[in-house]
Amino acid sequence: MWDRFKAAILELIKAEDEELEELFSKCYSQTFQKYEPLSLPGKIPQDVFFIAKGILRVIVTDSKGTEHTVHFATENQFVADYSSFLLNQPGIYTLQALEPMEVVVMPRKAINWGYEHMKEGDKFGRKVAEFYFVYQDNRVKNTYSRTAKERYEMMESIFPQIHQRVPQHMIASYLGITPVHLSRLKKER
Amino acid sequence: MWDRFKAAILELIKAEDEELEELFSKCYSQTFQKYEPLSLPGKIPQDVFFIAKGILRVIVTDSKGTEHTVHFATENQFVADYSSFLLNQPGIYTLQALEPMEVVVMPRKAINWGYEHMKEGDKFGRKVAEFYFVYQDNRVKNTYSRTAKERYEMMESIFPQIHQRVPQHMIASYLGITPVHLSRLKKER
DNA sequence: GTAAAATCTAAACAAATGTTATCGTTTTTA
DNA sequence: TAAAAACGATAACATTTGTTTAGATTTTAC
Repeated sequence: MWDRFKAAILELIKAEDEELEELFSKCYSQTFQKYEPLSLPGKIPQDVFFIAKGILRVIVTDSKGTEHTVHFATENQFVADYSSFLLNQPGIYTLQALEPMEVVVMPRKAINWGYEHMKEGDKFGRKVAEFYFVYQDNRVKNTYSRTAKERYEMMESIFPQIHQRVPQHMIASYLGITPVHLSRLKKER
Repeated sequence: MWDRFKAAILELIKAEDEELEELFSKCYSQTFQKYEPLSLPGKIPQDVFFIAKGILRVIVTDSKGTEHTVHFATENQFVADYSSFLLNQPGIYTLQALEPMEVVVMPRKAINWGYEHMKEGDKFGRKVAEFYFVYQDNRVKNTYSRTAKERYEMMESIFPQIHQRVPQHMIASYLGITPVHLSRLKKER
């Protein structure tokens, strides 16, 4: 688990073993049960998670109380209610485990320590932010330029195991359509 | 113009005057006519723009040739086909001036120079990427949790001058609806 | 292991949104 | 300045998508 965490960091920046050991000493591992929340709206997020095992979804709840699946995250990814984390504001998302999970928790203090003391600390933050900007920008682009059906087919080709790990109504929610409608789209293909 | 550019940078990081002068010597100003493109799809973007005057829209063209307005950008903002710029890949957006524009052009070389030589260069890149991640994340969240009508009303309250500067059909495109539908929504309010 | 809950498909119907066409007005262009 | 083009509102109609309900199957919980 810590090896994979280390490898994920070293894919983005160069870092000395001493730097990483100091950083790791400020992080810790944690497990979550199925359906347990890693982060809740209203609370200022204090942690970024690295997923060693399991899958979660990010949920936003609208003014009518309807839940929308905004995002899925799985092994070897960093995830958080990152906007609120950055702005130091009350969270807007629920991070919900969809399987039993094992994660590395990076508390805010560890991250700030990295920015201040690691040679490429800011570069790490830049790379993570750039990565997620590219990801979000791509999503915005796709919602404009592709139909729900096309996005469903993309999703299947990029992440074929999704059906084994996530119920279909959550996929429909992620696509911004109703479960009934997704069922129809699958049929007509 | 260069003063505003400087102020925009200093809002994000601390920087010495000498650093900024060297950086500025690698940038240049440019004007664009109404409807002129600042960036075109297919070409690898080499520049980030700082808008001193004017307004532009970012357009994506889908497989049927329909244009979708993805974004508006105006005075004191940084703008680019940033995903493609970061990935060094052929652009996916058209950046189109909607008024005569004055911009500061930051070529890739200037930006890389900043990352390598300015004390807070990576921090600047981190702040810009974080800012745009927050912006995009907020948009993704809103498309899930708010109706087109609600997003239209938000837009009006945040940027009331939009109607004076942008034709309504582009606003409809930005909202992901047809001009006819937007006209209906306005009526029923 | 069994009852309860969750899940997916399907059909009928309702509501939301898109399409096309027209008209009057404003803006652009020659 | 006059003709052409762009723009926005509106109406009629078509299409897409959502809602509700039911039933069969699978998963979960006690």
